[in-house]
Amino acid sequence: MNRGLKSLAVERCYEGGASLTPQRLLILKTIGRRKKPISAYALKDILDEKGKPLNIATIYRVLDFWCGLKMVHRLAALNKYVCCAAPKEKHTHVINCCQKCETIYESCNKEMGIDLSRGPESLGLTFAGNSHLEIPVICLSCS
Amino acid sequence: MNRGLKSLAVERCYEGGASLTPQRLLILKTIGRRKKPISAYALKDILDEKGKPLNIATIYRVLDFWCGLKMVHRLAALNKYVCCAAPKEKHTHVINCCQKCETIYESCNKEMGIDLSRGPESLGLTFAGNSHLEIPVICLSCS
DNA sequence: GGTGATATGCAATAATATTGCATTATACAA
DNA sequence: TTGTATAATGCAATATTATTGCATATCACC
Repeated sequence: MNRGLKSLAVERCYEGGASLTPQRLLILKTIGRRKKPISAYALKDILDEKGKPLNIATIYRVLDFWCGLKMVHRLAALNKYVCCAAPKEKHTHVINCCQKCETIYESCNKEMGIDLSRGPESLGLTFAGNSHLEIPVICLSCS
Repeated sequence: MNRGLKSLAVERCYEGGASLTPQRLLILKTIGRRKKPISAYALKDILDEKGKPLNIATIYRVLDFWCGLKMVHRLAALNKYVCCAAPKEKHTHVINCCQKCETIYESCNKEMGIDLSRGPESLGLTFAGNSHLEIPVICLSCS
């Protein structure tokens, strides 16, 4: 799992002409292990405890870096970050987030029955293609 | 327009057993006049300039109050607030927000071709009914 | 008008995020 | 290798967004 994550990370960095630094890999792996999103400062605490402290500015920059490469999603509703569950897919990533327990169920727009080409078009709008969609839900165990 | 906003505000407050205080009305009217979302602190600045200063804690509490009554939407992606364009409608409110100019084009899920009952269900999830949906778009004049 | 419940002001502080600049690491050519 | 340009990171300060506890003021209702 993490092996795959790393090789994909290598690939993405190569494509983007960027370096896969130790800090970037550390953060990606740390987030990748979790099912629930994590805040930048909580991530900092975890790394501190691990004895691998990173500066908060670095953490924000690295998170931003991975978001740019579509390896991580920033969840606006929570100000938290989660690893992309299907980083190879080019569909619109739909992040279903349980409002109670914050567990993330990532899906794709088609599977969710959401067509983002037509709807916005009817209003003279275009879906911002490089974005994901966040949908507030209640999951089975919380309902 | 603002007359309608006020009478609806009266109605909503009555239904909720809450008071329509001067501060609440002031904030609702101030936001209602704008097409673009505004941050809590920007709202504070405007009220200060108007000679009607409110405390920032009050502003957050009032914004929260109106969000609870579905008169205002909080846009998570921007940390800003906008008046609901169709506060009487019980559909899922879809907030199309231009990524460049931040103009809001509010719509409803059906008009957007989005069915939020089926998609989440297929994953064992339920759409959190009291929420709105934020969709990142590029508007006509920005594209 | 008096009274209990609710809203607001105030001050402090928490939580989230960004910036400029010095230092360090990295890629890559010589 | 070593040197060098580029990019990443650390550090410190600060900006931005949001919340809390408690005192005071306002409101709804009797």
